[in-house]
Amino acid sequence: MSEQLVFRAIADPTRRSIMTMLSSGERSLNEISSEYEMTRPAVTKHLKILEQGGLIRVRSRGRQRLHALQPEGLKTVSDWLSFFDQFWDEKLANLKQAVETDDE
Amino acid sequence: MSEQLVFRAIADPTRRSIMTMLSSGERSLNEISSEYEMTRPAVTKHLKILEQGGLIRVRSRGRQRLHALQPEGLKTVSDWLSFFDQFWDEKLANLKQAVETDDE
DNA sequence: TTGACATGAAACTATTTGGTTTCTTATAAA
DNA sequence: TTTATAAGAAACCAAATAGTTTCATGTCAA
Repeated sequence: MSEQLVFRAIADPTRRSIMTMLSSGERSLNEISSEYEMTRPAVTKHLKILEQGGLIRVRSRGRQRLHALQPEGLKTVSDWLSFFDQFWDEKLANLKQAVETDDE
Repeated sequence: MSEQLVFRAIADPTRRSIMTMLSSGERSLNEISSEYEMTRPAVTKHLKILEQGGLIRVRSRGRQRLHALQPEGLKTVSDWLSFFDQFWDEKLANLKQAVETDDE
């Protein structure tokens, strides 16, 4: 799973919205697309990109396709982000405070 | 600073690379663009998008434009990510372990 | 003050992206 | 075994993206 596929997947607001929706449980394509203004095929494309990014997994149940959040896929983003923690003043301050609190 | 501008900014590998480069200190446009195959105007466009996303700040020094990382801009991403922590098995396991350790 | 240097700006291009419509296929239910 | 439902697939389109080339502007230095 290339890093780029994940960043690409989360770059679109509709896809981030779908991820939020799926956080409350798996849903069929129809259930998902009914929540958006766009057509079903458009949502299908978003789901494909989310799947390619490893952020959802898909299974078939009868004629339905059920989509579930796969939050482990976000580890790539989390790792990338954490590199910058050391340059982030607020985080540094928090860390400093935590260390000082630890010393008391 | 809209959330979308940040996610857009980090969606491109060149821009993420520039952020990494700037983590070791501010740099002029020439210093940055000399590290990439693409032309200087192309890099300028990437820098503009990073600036719009609040991920870098730019200042002038003489005829130079110095670009510095502004990692606070990543807070948006960090916040968005942290929502999904609760659904992330590994994190959940860590939390569980931490709670259990706390109980001892 | 002339020339070199660092950057900005504009116009253009190819590709990708996000969307549509139309048609087909697979499965469930009457 | 029809009929309705759920989804896939393909062809198409407009706009955004990532890049280019060319030219203009501002600033430093000889």
